[in-house]
Amino acid sequence: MSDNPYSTAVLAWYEANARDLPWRAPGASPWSILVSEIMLQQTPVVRVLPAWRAWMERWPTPAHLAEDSPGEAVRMWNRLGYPRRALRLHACATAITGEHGGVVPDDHATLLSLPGVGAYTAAAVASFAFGQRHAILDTNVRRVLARAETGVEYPPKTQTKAEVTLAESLLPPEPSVAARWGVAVMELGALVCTARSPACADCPIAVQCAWTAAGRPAYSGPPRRGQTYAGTDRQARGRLLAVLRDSAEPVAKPALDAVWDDGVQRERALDGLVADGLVDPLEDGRYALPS
DNA sequence: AAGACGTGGTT
DNA sequence: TAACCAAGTCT
Repeated sequence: MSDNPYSTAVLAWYEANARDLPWRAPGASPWSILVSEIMLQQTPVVRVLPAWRAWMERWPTPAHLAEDSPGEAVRMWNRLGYPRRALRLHACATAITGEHGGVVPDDHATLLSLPGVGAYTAAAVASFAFGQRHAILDTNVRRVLARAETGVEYPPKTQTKAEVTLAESLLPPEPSVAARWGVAVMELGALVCTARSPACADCPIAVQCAWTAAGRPAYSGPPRRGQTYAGTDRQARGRLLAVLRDSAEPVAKPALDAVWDDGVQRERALDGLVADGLVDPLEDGRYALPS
């Protein structure tokens, strides 16, 4: 097996154009990289940056976070979105501290067993933190491969086995090179081969791109989007949780009732938050972040 | 396996 | 402006 036809161009492009992100610094700990990966799930880099810095300053190791309550993690998460990630990150810290000697595991399967760590994140940590050879297949890479290899503007809505096979086939044989390749393709997707208006003029592999060769045909598949946000249970949950996050003390029910008019939906959302462990119903009738 | 799950910026 | 998009995971 030899390096794929894009690797040299993509790697060179990355050397010259990579963003200077703190979790990519030479001394970045595996824990700091894991934190960044969880935060970056469905969340833009610019919003993660300040949150990551504050988080790492407060909890520099898994043991530090494990000593605090999950509720503090949720509070610190603030408005990053998908607050279950804060709970899972806290659970990661607890597992790493209690079952792995306080050290972030370097084994893909073990990483995968951690809460909130799926196929992508396990591969990313194993690759970026430990220099291992794993296929990195996030939304950026899927888009780059869809265009460069398959010749279509967007990848399928849900990840296919064919995409995994393709990504694995492109992996350079040398682990350190493969790890570099993984971030490089991601970065290419994030900065050049973007979803909306790709900067094909700046693309290092435009001459080898199947989509460009085909004249960049517009996406012709089914609509790619889901529901709107306003009025959903998700919005209601967000409102409810914000009340608890912004209060130093447990809050009484009326304070929650005040932020969402529809009573049926409000109760459903609150029940959901409790079921998810994001909200703790106290015996005195008040509500609090989990302790 | 389709859908739930936050939030905010951009087009 | 409504829709789309952002380093996914879990059920």
